[in-house]
Amino acid sequence: MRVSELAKKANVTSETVRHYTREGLIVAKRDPNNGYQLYDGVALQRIQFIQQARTLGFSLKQIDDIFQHADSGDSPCPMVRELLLQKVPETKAKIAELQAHLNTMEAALAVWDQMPNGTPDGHSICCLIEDWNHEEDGTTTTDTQEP
Amino acid sequence: MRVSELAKKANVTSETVRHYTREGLIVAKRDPNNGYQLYDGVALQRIQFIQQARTLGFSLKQIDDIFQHADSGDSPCPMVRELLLQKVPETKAKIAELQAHLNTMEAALAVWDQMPNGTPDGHSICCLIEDWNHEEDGTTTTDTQEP
DNA sequence: ATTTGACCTATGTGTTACCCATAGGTTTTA
DNA sequence: TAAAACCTATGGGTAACACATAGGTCAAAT
Repeated sequence: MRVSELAKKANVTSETVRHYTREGLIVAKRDPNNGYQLYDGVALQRIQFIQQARTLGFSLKQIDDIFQHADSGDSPCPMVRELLLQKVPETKAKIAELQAHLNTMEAALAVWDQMPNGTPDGHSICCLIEDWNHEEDGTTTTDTQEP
Repeated sequence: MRVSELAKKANVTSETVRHYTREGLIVAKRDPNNGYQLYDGVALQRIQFIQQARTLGFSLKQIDDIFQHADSGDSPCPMVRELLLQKVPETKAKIAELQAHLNTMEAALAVWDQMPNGTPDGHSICCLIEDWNHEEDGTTTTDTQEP
């Protein structure tokens, strides 16, 4: 099959197919008549694998490494396992970070909602972001800027 | 102060300072003698604001918009509030996504741990990623590839 | 006085995983 | 047979910097 057919089956864009081909993640034969790229079922499987792995946060580079491993006859499983073991704490850290930001934002919005008229005065809430994390003295800052 | 002094005070790299300057997020005067960039306390405040906002997931573009607003005399607060209101559900979605991936990965690793010898056979676990989300028939795939 | 080291400048490239535009050849359909 | 739909390769854009290059400037040490 050609680019767009493969793309449709894999539910990605033709550009993505071409990109993966350029990067060597999938391989194509060439139609000797017109130079078109020709793919087989293996390419489709690979794309699906790539999509799965991508949603888990693997980079194309890592996925490529997995393929290299597999193509050279070694079982890629231990490698995948290692990558997963790496990725789990990374993911946990990201979640914790996002959760912290979420808490900050919701707290900020909650404070905002408690304001008398919803349009806070120039100081108490307006500088939401900057006032949030660093305890400073109560003096007004220099003069400019007050987002 | 010059680039590196500002960078040190704001705890960012000089490159970051230059980047923000190039993008117009902070402004500098020029030393007429040598053309060096000269910053004041406002620049420092802005960088700190930028860092805060960045950790909340705001893009430099959005931050720039906030500054534009502030510089043109309008209170940026309503804008910040709107941005926060946008960002909260986005962040929640991201957390949910990451959590799902985490669950997938931990489930995969758990299955792996239950394997007799830790080195699974070619099929049951090896294709961890690809087998995970799509229920397929049990037939072996074409022939190549088995990550 | 000069050299060294630390600092500054502008410019350009690399990163990630694609998307989009261009210009032109091919195949399918009306 | 001509338009519509597809293909090709190439080059540029995205976000937020990091890094390298080549060269000018400044403070202190020799």
